[in-house]
Amino acid sequence: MSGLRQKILSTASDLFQTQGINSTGVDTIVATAGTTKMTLYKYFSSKELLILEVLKEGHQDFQTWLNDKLSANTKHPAEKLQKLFDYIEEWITAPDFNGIGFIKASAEFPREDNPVHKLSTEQSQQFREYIKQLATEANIKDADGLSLQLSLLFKGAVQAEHMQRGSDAVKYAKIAAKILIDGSLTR
Amino acid sequence: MSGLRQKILSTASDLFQTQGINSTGVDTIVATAGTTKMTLYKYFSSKELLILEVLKEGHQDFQTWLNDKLSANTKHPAEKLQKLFDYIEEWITAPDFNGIGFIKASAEFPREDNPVHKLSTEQSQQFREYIKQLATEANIKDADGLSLQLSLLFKGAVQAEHMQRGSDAVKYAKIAAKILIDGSLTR
DNA sequence: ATACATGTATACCGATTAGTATAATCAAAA
DNA sequence: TTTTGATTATACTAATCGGTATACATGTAT
Repeated sequence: MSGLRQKILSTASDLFQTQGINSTGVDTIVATAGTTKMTLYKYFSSKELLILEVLKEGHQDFQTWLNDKLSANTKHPAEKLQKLFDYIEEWITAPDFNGIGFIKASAEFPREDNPVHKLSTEQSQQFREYIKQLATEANIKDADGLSLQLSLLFKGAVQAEHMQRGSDAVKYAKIAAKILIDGSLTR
Repeated sequence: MSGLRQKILSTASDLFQTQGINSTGVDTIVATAGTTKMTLYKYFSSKELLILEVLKEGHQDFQTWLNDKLSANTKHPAEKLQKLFDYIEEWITAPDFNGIGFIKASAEFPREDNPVHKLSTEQSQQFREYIKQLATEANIKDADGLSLQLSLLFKGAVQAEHMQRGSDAVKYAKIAAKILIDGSLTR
């Protein structure tokens, strides 16, 4: 059974978010997860690899959840774009919101040649690409520009929410997004 | 002469930006600055205090530069708001752009009771307040909402630029800002 | 019962961390 | 010339870091 592997992953994810990645020691992770270092290093050969796995899982969870929500509740491409920030808000304001990994990770590992930094930028670009595809399917002319702008609003909102939980940031990001989308539709 | 104090400050600022705050040891700072630990601890009683001083100086430099630019080149309040992101772009795309301290610092020190985190959020709110004042003087109705939205774009752009230098992020943030501002003016 | 895999417990390693103690060096002011 | 203050050089501490080694306990399958 690999229930411990998952337990270590989620524990590390929590601690990374609340205490910071560099400030969270391996000893703290195993103590909180209720296991030992030997077991951790059986599943993850190094702390860096554990970080990468945490990032991957978190990003996949978010992307999957978002895509499922959009697929289930909208029909037309334009609808998806319009509802995008509704679900982003739902995700961010959820009580168990655990941050967006790649935003913080890129700050803690600024060097461009660092594997964690590289994965972070990769995930960031992937998310923007996802928005761009929605915009393209909605027949928006400057899908490239709009997707960049929406991803900026997203990053800013996550950052703001991280600085002060329960702020109105996401709410106003949603309003701004609607304005930008509507402007791009009629143009 | 306190030239060394300044040298330590600017060196630390550079290293914090390029290597990360937690990943930059005191020994590295003094070695790069060409001095010794004894001297550093004469001017800054702890590493945390040095971090706080670096943040304060960086924020003041940015705010002063921005305000001077706006005061020198615009007359009417509405003009200031319109040109805000022009100068933000100029600052961010400058070759010696050193990041915006409070964005990275809040990520590296996530705990709300941490002094560095507290100063970061304080500076973030102060910057937003500055924008809000510009909006208010420009007779914008929802100055509160617009200032929040513009600060989100700012944060997102800085984040994006940090992830990949030379991206078009700031350019498109500027365009989005103009749309949001114009929308608020005519409403 | 025996073999095997999984996990625990604990002690250890070398490296690095922030911060301090002490003594030597140097230049300018008296 | 002597005093004084600032800076350097070097060695040290106590704690923490990521990672490893070794021995032991456990349950399951053959």
